[in-house]
Amino acid sequence: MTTVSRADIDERVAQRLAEHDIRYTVGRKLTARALVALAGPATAAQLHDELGREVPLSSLYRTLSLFDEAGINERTHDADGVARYELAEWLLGHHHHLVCNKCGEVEDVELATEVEAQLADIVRAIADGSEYHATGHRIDVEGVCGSCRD
Amino acid sequence: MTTVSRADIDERVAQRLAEHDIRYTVGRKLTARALVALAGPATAAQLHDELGREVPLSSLYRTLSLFDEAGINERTHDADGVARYELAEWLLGHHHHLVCNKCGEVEDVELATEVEAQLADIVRAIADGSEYHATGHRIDVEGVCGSCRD
DNA sequence: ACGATATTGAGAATCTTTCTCATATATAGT
DNA sequence: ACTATATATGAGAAAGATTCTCAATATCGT
Repeated sequence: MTTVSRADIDERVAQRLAEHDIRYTVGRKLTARALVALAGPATAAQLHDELGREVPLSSLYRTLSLFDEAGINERTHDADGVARYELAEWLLGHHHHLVCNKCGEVEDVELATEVEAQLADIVRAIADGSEYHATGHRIDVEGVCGSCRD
Repeated sequence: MTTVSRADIDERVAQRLAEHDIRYTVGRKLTARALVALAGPATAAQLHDELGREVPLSSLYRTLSLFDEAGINERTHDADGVARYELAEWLLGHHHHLVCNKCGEVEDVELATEVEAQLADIVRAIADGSEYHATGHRIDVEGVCGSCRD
């Protein structure tokens, strides 16, 4: 299990930004912290709320795409097509997602290494039969989350 | 390998719509054909073009969400958050996607049954360790497609 | 053919995300 | 610390995709 300490991440994000000659300003620090706090792919609106709506949406979006370019976060889209932002795997560890079909929330899961190895084999098998040069994979398990089953 | 004949699909779509008391009108037939023709998750714009821009976008979108509700197609979103529509698996057969990270195009792949079985085990393993009641899974292999490697 | 019901098309409205630009802030050199 | 320069911010405008509205049309059963 990867340990995610806020201080740790702060430091690693700071370093990565420095490598890209990008300043780690107050607003960017707050945004990084919100990403840690929300644990799991979060929408811009959720991050905005988490930040007490103090960081304007335009700045938030700018920071998020900056983080994207620097490889600090990864952007996906939920079933409604709304963007969700999550810290990249080199910060959080490789993982997959459990997606609730009712409320749309997404939870992270890590797999045992031997399961992950099987998976890698399968992905290789998929790519081998095609023209594609595979660089990664993404597995979402869809279902209904605990809260939505009540 | 599932055979996808246009006539076949037309007939099955007609039946499914009838069950839902929804008429299979000209515009809807054209839309279903465009979905068959484009083979792979297509954007509304691509479908619109495929139809020679004769079917207005508002009607197209309406038909697509109607098909969604009737379980005729499935909506996903590409890396840019743009919706992509594809015929459902009971029409096309169970399959997965190869996604090109450069041009964004998506290609369908079917897996050998024993690979698919392994996969099912893994998905079960993922869900078992959680509060989720799993209902499906989704695997995308990300890479660079043939055309984009040139 | 008639009346009731469902569907269509055109444009307006909505929502998320990106862009613009004037203002403010940080940095490096002196 | 001061200035010059580059970088970052905030507010609102703009863009793009999708959904909504409503009057006009087409379809179905009788």
